[in-house]
Amino acid sequence: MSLSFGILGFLNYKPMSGYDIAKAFESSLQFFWHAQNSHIYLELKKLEKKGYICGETVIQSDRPNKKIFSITETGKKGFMNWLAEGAGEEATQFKSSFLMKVFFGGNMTPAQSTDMLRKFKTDCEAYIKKMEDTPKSIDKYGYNKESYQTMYWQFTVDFGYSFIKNCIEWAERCIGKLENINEQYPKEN
Amino acid sequence: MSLSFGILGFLNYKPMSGYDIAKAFESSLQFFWHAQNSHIYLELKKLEKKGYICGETVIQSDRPNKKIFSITETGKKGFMNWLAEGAGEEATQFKSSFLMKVFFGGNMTPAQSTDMLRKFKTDCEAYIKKMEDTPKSIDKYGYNKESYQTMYWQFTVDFGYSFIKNCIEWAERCIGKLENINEQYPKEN
DNA sequence: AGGCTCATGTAACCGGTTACATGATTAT
DNA sequence: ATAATCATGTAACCGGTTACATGAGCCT
Repeated sequence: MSLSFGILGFLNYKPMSGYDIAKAFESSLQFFWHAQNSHIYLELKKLEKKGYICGETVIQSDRPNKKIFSITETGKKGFMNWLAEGAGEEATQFKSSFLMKVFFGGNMTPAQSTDMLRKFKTDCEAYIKKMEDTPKSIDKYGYNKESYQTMYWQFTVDFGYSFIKNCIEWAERCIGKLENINEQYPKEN
Repeated sequence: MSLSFGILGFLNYKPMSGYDIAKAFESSLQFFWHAQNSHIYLELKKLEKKGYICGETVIQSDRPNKKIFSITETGKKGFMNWLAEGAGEEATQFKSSFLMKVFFGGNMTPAQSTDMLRKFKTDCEAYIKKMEDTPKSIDKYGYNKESYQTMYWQFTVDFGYSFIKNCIEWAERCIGKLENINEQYPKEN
């Protein structure tokens, strides 16, 4: 469902091929909506069937042929309606199997759970680095760069940063508490 | 996948019926893993088939009969292995269709996107209230309350709080920036 | 020769959601 | 009466993942 709106959103900027869309996802939406390229092609077919987009094959001599998709008026309406729906309840929902593991952490040894949290922290730090490398490639796509469009992209980047920083601080607090306990009851470890 | 480990985790504390498990989810894991009761019953069947749990029907005179499930040794092993895997890459992944809407916010009027962010903020505040009411019911279940088990529950609660607070602060920042722009270009609104 | 980028798909599977279906007992 | 709690399921669907499959052209 959401993937199709992501595709529509990109095609609303300009016509693109499935390959282009996959690239666009990778350098932006990826951080909060991962898209498999196989899934993108499937969704493009569905959207075409629905009349939301239409595709046109472009013959290329130097590269493999490609199919360029454009958004239709119906597609635009569908996309705008989705936007107009605004924030749903799912927005506050944070689904995480990792937190489920933390929840059941009492079944691990303190050493095990501390390791898990440390690994999580390291992963978060790696994630920040990955994010830092990405804005440059967003610029590369630069649809309507002049407009206030980019401000919204910045909002999502800002969210990502503060989310990850928050994760790191949380992990540090947890590790700290676990270390305290190990000092108090060294034999339990 | 994760649901089944959530079920195993609860049954690892003590034998329970499907109904009990559903209640347990509602008052704890719910905040980062929502479980439909229909899904729980399906998963219980699968786990039984797999030999991870075994069920026994209990005939009740005052209430409808129920089926109490216990975790087997195989089930315990499976659960412990899952825990031992530690934090995966998915832990840092934050999937959100709401952020996708924000990303495409440039297609809305500033008034529309401001409303969306304000709604999000209100939803977050409501979520905090919901969380504040829940710890009491976690106590009600109180498996191994004496042990350091509860510390891990507290970790997840802590995560939830700081996550939502972070969301609220982010939304305020965004709203502030949008209001600035409206002041600069009042006719665009 | 080997690896990268460009380019597009199919098939099987699976976790999870939605809707539907039933029915007893207890408390107000 | 009627609402709430206790109690368990089935069937259809669907969004998304994983694995598989192919192949041209470019750069080193």
